[in-house]
Amino acid sequence: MTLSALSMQMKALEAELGVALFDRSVRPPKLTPMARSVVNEAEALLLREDRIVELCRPREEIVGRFRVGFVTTAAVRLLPGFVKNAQGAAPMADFEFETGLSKVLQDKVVSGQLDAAVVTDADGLPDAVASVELRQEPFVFAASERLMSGGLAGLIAQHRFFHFMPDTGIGKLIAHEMQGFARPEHGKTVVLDSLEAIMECVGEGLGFTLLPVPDVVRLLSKDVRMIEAPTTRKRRLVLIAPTGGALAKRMALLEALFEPA
Amino acid sequence: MTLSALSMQMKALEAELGVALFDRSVRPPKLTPMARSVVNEAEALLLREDRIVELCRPREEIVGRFRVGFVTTAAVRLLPGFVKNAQGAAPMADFEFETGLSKVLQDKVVSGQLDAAVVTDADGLPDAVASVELRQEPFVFAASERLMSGGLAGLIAQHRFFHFMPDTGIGKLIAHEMQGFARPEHGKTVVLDSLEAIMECVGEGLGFTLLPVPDVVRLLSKDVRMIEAPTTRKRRLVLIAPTGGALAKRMALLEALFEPA
DNA sequence: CATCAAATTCAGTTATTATGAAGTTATGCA
DNA sequence: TGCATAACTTCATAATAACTGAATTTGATG
Repeated sequence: MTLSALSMQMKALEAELGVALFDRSVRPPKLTPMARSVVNEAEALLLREDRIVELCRPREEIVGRFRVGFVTTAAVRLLPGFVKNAQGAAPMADFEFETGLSKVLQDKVVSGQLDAAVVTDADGLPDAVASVELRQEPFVFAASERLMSGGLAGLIAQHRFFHFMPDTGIGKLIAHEMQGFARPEHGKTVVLDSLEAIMECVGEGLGFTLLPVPDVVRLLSKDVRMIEAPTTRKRRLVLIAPTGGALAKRMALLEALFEPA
Repeated sequence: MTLSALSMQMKALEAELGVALFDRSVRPPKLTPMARSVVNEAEALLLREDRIVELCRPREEIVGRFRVGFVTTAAVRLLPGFVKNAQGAAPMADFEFETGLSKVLQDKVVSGQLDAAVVTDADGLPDAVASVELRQEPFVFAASERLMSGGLAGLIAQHRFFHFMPDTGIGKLIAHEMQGFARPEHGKTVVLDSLEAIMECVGEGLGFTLLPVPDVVRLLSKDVRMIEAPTTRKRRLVLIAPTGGALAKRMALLEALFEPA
C-alpha cells in the first residue's frame, strides 16, 4: 500500500468517525488517546473476523448450527445425553432443538425445516430421508400387581387399557399388537397423550398399559409389574436427515452423539 | 441493492470462505447449517463494529486510552483512588500507568510518550505543559521520641539525617530546607531512594528525616514523633498534560478522578 | 411437461480505492 | 534562526471492486 493511499484512508476514517485520530503536529503522526481506544476495539474486531474464516476451515468435525427434532417421547431420555456429548465431541457445532410427533418432525426434515430428527419409525421412511437406527425398544405390558392374578389374558380381558395416542409412531405399534388380543367391546380403553399420566394411572391400579420398556422403567412406581409382550415389533428410534443433504454424509458423526455416556 | 448484485456477493463469499453457504436446490435458496453459524458470528461482528462508532460519539466524558505517569512517591497513595474513581466516572476511558521520577515523567509528557502525569513541582514547569494542583503536602521532621530531647536544633545538630534522593522533586525541596540549618561536616547524612527504608530506619532510632506529612503518617511506627518544618515550601503534587493537547481542555474532568473517595 | 416466477450470469457502468507526481509541513543540522 | 531534507498530504489519474439491467438458466406449480 502506498503512503498516499494510507494517508487518504486515515483522513477518511477520521471523517467517518468524526474524531481526531492522529496528531499530525509531530512526525511521524501519533495516535490520539481516542485512536488508541479505537485500535483496541478494531484489533478485537479483526480477531473475531478471523474466527469466521477459521470456522469455515475444512475439518473432520461437525461444524454449523443445526436444527434437530426429537420425538416427544424420546426427548426426555436422549436429549440431555446429546447435549452433553455435543459439548465434547462437536464443540464447533451448535444446535437448536424442537420436540413433536414423529410424523411432524419427519415432514419438517423432508421440507428442510429441520436438519435432522430422532423419530419413531412405525411404518417405514420416505426415500427423501437417510436414516440410522439409534435404539430398539421392546414393548412390555405394565400393571399393578393386584391386577395380575388372572395372568396376561385375564389382565387384558378384564381391565381398563391405557392406550398411548394411537395415531403416533408408538401408538400405531401398540394398536397393532393389541389386535392380537380379545378385548371387551366398550368403555374399557382410555386414550392419553402423556406417558407420565398413563404410568401414574397404572400405578394407582386403574388398569394396564403397553409401552416401550425404557419409558415404563423410567416412570415405574412400586407395585407395578411388567410382562413382556409376546409378538410386538420393537419400537425403532431412528435418526433421519434429508437424503443428499450435508448431514447425510456426516450421519455417523452425528449418530455418535447419541451414544450413552 | 439489486438481486443480481446480491447473488454475486453470495457467490463471492462462498468462494472466499470455501464452503457452501446456500442450498440452491430450493427456492428461495436456504442457508446451510454452516451458513447459520457464519450468520451468527457475522451478526456479533457487526454489533462490535457499531461499538467503535459508539465509542467515538461526542459526549461530555473522557473517552480513550490514556497513558498516565505517577511519580513513584505519590503512586502508592493516589493511584488506587484514581483507578477506583475512573471506574465510576470515566467508564469509557481506560488507562495505562507507569511510575518514575518527576523529571522523567515530565519529559515524557512533553515528548508525548505520556498523555498526563502526576509529578512533584519542585522548580517550575515548562510552557509545554498545562497543570493543575492536586495536593499540597507540608514537610515535617520525623524522629524517634528518644532523639527529641534536645529539641529540633539538637536533633539536627547531633543525629544522622536520612535524606531522600536529593536530585528528585521532593529531594530538592528537602535540600533547600536543610540549607537553613547548621549540620555537622561529615558522615552524618545517609541518602536513600526508598521512603519505606527511611521511615524504617527512623523508627529504629537511627536518626531523623524530613519528608511530606502523608508519607510520614503512612509509614509511622510507634515512638516516632513529628515536628513541623518551620520554613519549607510545601510539596506541590501537580497533574500535567501537554499544552494544546486533547487532555489540556479536559483537565478538570481528569482532575476530578483524583478526588479522595 | 409446460409455464411462470425466481435466481443467476453476463456485459457495461458506476463507485471506490490505489498510485505517482506535485505540493506542504515538520525536523535536524549549520 | 534558517535552510535542506525527509515525511506527509493533496491532486489527478489509473486500477479495482461493486453495482445495474438485460438475457439466461433453473426450481416450483398446475
